Amino acid sequence: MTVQGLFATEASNLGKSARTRARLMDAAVQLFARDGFEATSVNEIARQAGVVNGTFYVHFRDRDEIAAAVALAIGQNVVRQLDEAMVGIEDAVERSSLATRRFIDLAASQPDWGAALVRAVLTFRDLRDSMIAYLRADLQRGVDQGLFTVAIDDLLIDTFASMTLGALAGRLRGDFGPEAGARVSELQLRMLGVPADRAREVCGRDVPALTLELAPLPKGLAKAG
Amino acid sequence: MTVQGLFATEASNLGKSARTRARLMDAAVQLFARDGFEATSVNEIARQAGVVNGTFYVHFRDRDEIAAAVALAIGQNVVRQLDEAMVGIEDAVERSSLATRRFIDLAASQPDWGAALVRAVLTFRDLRDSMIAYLRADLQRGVDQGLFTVAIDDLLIDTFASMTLGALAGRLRGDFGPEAGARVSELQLRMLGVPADRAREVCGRDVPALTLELAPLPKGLAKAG
DNA sequence: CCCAAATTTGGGATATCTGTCAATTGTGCC
DNA sequence: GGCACAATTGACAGATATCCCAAATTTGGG
Repeated sequence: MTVQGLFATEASNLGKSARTRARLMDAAVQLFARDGFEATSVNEIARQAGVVNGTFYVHFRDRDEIAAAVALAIGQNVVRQLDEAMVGIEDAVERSSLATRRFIDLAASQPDWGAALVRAVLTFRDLRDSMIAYLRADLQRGVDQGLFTVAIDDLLIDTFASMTLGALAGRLRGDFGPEAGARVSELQLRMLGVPADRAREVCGRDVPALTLELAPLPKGLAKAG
Repeated sequence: MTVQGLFATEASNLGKSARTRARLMDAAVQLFARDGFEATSVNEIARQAGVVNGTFYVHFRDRDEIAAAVALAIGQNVVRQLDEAMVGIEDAVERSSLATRRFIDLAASQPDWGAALVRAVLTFRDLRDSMIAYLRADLQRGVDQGLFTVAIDDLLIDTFASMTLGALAGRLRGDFGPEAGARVSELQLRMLGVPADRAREVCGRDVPALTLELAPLPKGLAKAG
């Protein structure tokens, strides 16, 4: 596996069309992350992917379509991995802390994906809404368990998400180090009404970091180009 | 005063060059707010300002220069008005609540300016840093007064700012109503360690709203076109 | 009121972008 | 190995962008 992106790696054992599509998506991720959606042209995506302009239009109708495809894929993969990593954890305080910390570490493990995700969440309402829905259950659980003493509504959830995204953005800018996830998670717990010493204790524990990978490949293949 | 923007209003009694420049800046604010910096062309700014393309380049070297000018002016004006509205308030809890609530209400009172401000803070590091510096003093004051029980560092301040900006963005999207400022301020105070009942009490009080206006004009002029 | 200086205009040279299509090349199935 | 079909190429038309500049217009001090 060379420096190719995650999509291309995943598609490396598929047909040519899928591989080209994956390279276009990897190129789009990089450029979206660096320049934003609006500033990225179809031409540039094609050039970065090493194909000619016309090829792009075989795979995507226009820039919006590839943007949606990329945003959806990133969002789904991050949520899926987070979900898998949290099965069996019942305590809402633990879940909240794990979700925030792993989300940040996961997205920061692939800066291009992380930056594209931040931009996508700010740009695409659908993506934001779907990721926010994921949060609601955990926060409500904390209220049901009597651990959070705050009303769970859209504003609370949105604010919680803003804190997480802000810390992720700071990490991607290089302003914060790996401790950012634990720190912001502690602040979130305090906000929710968890006693300060419990918040500190939970966030002081190490969590094993995840690294971003796509849905696992079929069997024992996954050879490199 | 017609529907002209704030810059043009301010410049209405100045020379022609200043007025044209102001109209370009108003146009840029509107377009940046609607489409973002990257997606806005110089052509479009000039058209929206009612001048011909070439005129733009008399006043600004390129799009980045007008973006910086607009971001700086918006930031300075918002900070100046906030500052003026808080003289004489000593209690850090009150100051924190007032700052958040007035910031949000102020920026929401002129949605174009608000949206441009949100985008600018996310785009221009200088602007973010200067607005964040403004926060630090108030948060540190709260620690000194024994009211906040959290360490004041870059991450805390950045997180506090993310919460405020997130709530502002939600208001501009129409997701939240005028109560958003008070709600998020209460969450911030809880995060900082203010007891929940005191946070609720402070944020339950009404604050007189400010409306955005630029530095006052010289004397009794300010005629409308 | 007049004129020099300041300002704006309109259009042009050049570059890039989008989206399409006929022609070419490559793939994989039989 | 060869063939039918899928995928890619490269070029192009039309739109729009940037940046520049000589000519025309407007401004404001004398």
